[in-house]
Amino acid sequence: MKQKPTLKVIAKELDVSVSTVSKALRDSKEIGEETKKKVKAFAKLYNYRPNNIALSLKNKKTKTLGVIIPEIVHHFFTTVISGIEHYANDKGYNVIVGLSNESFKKEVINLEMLANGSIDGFIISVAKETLSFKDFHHFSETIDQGIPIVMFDRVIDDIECDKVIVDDVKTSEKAVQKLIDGGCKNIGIISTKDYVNVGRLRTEGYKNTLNANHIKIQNSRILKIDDKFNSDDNLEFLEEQIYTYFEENEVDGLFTVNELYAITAMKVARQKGLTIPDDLQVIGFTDGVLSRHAYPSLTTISQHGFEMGEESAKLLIDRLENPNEEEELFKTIVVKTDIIDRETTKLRNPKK
Amino acid sequence: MKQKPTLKVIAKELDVSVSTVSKALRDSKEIGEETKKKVKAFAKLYNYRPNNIALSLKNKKTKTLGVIIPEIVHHFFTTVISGIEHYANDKGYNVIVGLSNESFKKEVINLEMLANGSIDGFIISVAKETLSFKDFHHFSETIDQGIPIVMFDRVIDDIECDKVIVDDVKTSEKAVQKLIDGGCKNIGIISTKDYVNVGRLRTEGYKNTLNANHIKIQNSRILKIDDKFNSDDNLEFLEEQIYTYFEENEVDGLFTVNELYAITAMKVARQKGLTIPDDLQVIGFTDGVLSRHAYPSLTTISQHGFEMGEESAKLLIDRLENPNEEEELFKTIVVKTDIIDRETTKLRNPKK
DNA sequence: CCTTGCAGCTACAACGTTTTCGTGTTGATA
DNA sequence: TATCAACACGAAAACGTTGTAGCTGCAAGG
Repeated sequence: MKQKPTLKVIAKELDVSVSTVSKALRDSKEIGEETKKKVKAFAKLYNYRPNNIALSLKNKKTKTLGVIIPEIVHHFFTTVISGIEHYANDKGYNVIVGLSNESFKKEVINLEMLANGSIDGFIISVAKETLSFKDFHHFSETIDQGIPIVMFDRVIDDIECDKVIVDDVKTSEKAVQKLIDGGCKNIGIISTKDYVNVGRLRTEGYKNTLNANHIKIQNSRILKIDDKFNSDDNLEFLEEQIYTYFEENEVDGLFTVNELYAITAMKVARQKGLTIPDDLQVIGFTDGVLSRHAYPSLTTISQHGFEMGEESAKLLIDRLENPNEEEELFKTIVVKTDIIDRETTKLRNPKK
Repeated sequence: MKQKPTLKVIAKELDVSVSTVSKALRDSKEIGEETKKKVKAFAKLYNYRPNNIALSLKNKKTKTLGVIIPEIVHHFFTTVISGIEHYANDKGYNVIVGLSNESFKKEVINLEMLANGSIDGFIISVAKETLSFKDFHHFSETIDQGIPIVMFDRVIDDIECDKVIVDDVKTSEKAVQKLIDGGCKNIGIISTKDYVNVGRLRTEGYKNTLNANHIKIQNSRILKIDDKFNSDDNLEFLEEQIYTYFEENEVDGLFTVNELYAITAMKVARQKGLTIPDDLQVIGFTDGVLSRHAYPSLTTISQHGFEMGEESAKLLIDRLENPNEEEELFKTIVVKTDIIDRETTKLRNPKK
């Protein structure tokens, strides 16, 4: 086991000073050709790599991004991470991942754990619990310390920072309109409680479209699932709620704010003897593995998570590398969405 | 925007030395009660947190684990990451994620990018390309530099390091036996090319069980998918191969080495008019979202990814914190597997 | 009165870099 | 011969922290 060589040991070995070695390796013109060649050869031989930590300390930047998400076992978030990784790696940045598990406390801990100089900036999707508590001090404090934050998907309006979102309202309008155009008369929505902004906005789009089509809104057709900050073993709970929903509502079109709700609803519908898409058409949000491989395969809205990740990373790195340029001018990037036509809807959209 | 306070500014402000501040905060008995109280109050007020980077440099350890996996958009890997995160966070470690995308080159780059002092050790699942090239120099060099590696799932026998695996052979034997017990006469397997060790081992188990039951092995019933180092848009390719497979083989029982193969096979089987599980029983490997929400829901083998992650992190952190104790005595932990009975098999196992 | 001990604090080195500012040697120029 | 620039290199500081060793003043013991 040979230890990593440092400038110091190279210097001693070659009987020159540390500064000379450093400069030689960086090809400074202060150093003679001879010496440069000698040093470089030696460095190569011993596989010298500058110590990142020392560089971080000196430069006061770590070239590392902190990503804090509610959950990693979730297709949307992993595609976003892929996007972040892709862009960040390209720019020479590393990505360090923190999981909040939808918990406020874990989010705070993760933030603090990383805000000690370990990372240059954050990319965050806010935990449900945090959204429900409405306690955002950890974000403002972090920003106050000069550490920039980019929020994506689950963002907080009151926090001033860069954001990457989809146009939830418009997208949901498109989806519901599609159901209407496909012949649905009684359209329902399965959403989340209102403190989750994306749920609220998507519900808003649903209502807008009904209004625009002069269809009366029936509140019983709006199911707001409270998934208690964890999406693990509450599958039965979810099924129950949806079962009751179907008991009380006769719908022929259904829009859900994520794919799990859609898949589960299809399962329940099947139990009740409905066929899809003949008796019931379904559109989900977020294009994940479930949608693609469901039977019948689910028509969904693609959020383009990969792009969202890339945009988030770009926003953050731009801000890191061009500080106080356009200071305090925070951007919100709206990533476009697409409806992916599959088997749970009748109408095919020829126009992309 | 207030900058992070350092020991130095606290010292200056309080008109004591830096060492005094440091010691006061660490409750050293060298410092008088008065001074301690004063310093602590001040530190609290200004929300002082020791700079992690400086500590890392001094202690020569970063309290950060590097995880390099082939892909993150994959349920198994994300559950493993969850497990790693869980254990690591508990022990005060951070997790930095690198994606190889099944590419040898990216794996090497990621390793080098992190081996510069950024992390204390690695947890790795090897890229398919690396397995096929059989070029493992980057691993041995890393270990040689004193950076420990733990490999999980896709491991390399020739590299001496800690490993966390499932007993692929035994597990696959169990699964195939279950198909036999469930009345299947013609059992096939969809696996990967042999350079992927897990694929090879699972195929081995399949053969073992057929032999043990005096069933003749037919090579045409063994389909080895070559997914070309990426699992993205080769879905049609996969479907094609499976379609041909079904054309050439009449099977009533199918074991696949992952859930995607199983789901796809079910889809193709359905197209060919087979009903599941009446005409065809299926068991997959890796319990993911697909299996649970498929229709019919898929009987699978649970690899307990979360546990594998925890075990990997434990192995690594143990080694980091107790160096040269049991030096060179590498462990291989075999995590148990379970068959999760669902709707694609006929026989229900009452015994867990 | 001189040592010894101790409490309470400070100075300094070290971790590995980079960078600024020397400094000595050469050769050319006035 | 004195001056000066160019060249090749070294010393030292800095990033923020901790641990060791050293320093001061005071009280107790001989």
